[in-house]
Amino acid sequence: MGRGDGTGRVVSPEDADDTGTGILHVDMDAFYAAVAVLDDPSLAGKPIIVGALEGRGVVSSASYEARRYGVRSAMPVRQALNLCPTAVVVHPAFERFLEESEKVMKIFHDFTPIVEPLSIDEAFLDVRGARRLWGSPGQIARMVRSRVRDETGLACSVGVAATKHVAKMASTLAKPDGMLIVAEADSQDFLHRQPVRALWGIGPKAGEALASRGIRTVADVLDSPRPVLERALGHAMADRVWHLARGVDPRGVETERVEKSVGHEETFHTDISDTAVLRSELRRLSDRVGRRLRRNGWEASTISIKVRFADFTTITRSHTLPESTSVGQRIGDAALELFDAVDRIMAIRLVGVRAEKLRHASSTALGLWDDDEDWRRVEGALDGATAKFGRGAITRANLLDRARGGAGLPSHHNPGTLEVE
DNA sequence: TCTGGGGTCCTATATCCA
DNA sequence: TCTGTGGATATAGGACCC
Repeated sequence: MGRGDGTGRVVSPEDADDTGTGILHVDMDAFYAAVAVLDDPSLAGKPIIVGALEGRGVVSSASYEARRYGVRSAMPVRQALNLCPTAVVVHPAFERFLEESEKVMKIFHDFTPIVEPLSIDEAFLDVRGARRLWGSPGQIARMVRSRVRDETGLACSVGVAATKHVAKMASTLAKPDGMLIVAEADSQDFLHRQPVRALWGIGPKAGEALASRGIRTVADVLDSPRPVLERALGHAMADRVWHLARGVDPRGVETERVEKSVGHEETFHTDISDTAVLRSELRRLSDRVGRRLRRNGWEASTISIKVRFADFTTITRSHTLPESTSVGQRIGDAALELFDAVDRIMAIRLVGVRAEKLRHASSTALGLWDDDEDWRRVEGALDGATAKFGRGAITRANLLDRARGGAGLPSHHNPGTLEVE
């Protein structure tokens, strides 16, 4: 989500040259705040902060009215309210945001099947093959914008360019509610004027490392010998920046993405030292991770935990299991073992559990049926099938019998894995 | 007023093994 | 057998993105 205040936007004229382009980057404007206005039109024109007010919430999104006061995403809500005391604070409703996101993504798919969602509120579109059907990239960008506005009531900004990187930079400059086309022949000129911080992957640290060497704009990067970039940024980043600064970005628009990890973490309202509370929190997070894995038909072989202390120092610990799992109990066992080995010198403000090295489950490990959805999966999977329970075998009737109180179900204290071939 | 939660990628170091 | 080299893999931490 864009972080600027939307002043000084650059927008292409109606007849802008779009020669050589074909990649669109579409970015919704102040997305969460805009959805909040859809749901409550009386908020229109007001400074809005989307974020949790209680506890230690931060700003997920702010309307442009709020940004004028200096409110930015990732800022603590309390700090944001100090800057803008009249702002309306709206609690984030991610299900709602997802609904609107799906509508928008659907519109993109009407123009081209080559859509790469980058996050809930932005996507790349490759429209090079859509010319005959819909017109030039610039014309398509205009159509996308008006359809999004007409069908959802939301504003978006679009960058049109020959590469993903330039398209993304262009949409950032076009915000809010604008469109910027950078013809292929103008790409170099366009890039040279940008600050290095505008390059993908250059954040505060890398930006500072470059600035301390006098490298402030993309043009400065072009003048810098590669070893200088390497010393400032490390090998991989230097290589990327060197290419991006020259407009070299051969990445295609990827429609499929393979997830590499799933995790959950939670920051407490107040720091916690109580071991029992922390351990049960890790159990809870592990169960959620297991449920997500099962829902997607995955299992994971590496479990890692994150612990953030009161002073914000953060450590991670990880362990690779002999075989992969999606069972909350197993994940929790690993997480607690890691946690127990941590040297706890002060109270803890956050704990997290993550599952890595994902693969498709060879058999459906249904594990702990800790909610209705799991139960439906158990029953569905068992229809006509025989499942392994622990080391033995179990039939549907047998299982249902246990469920009715017969032999008793595995519980958190009596874990079992149910696998369906 | 301190600093969310979901991720990805990169780097450094240790360790094992051929 | 000793020593060195060079992957591959595991682990920890950190920057970055939205």
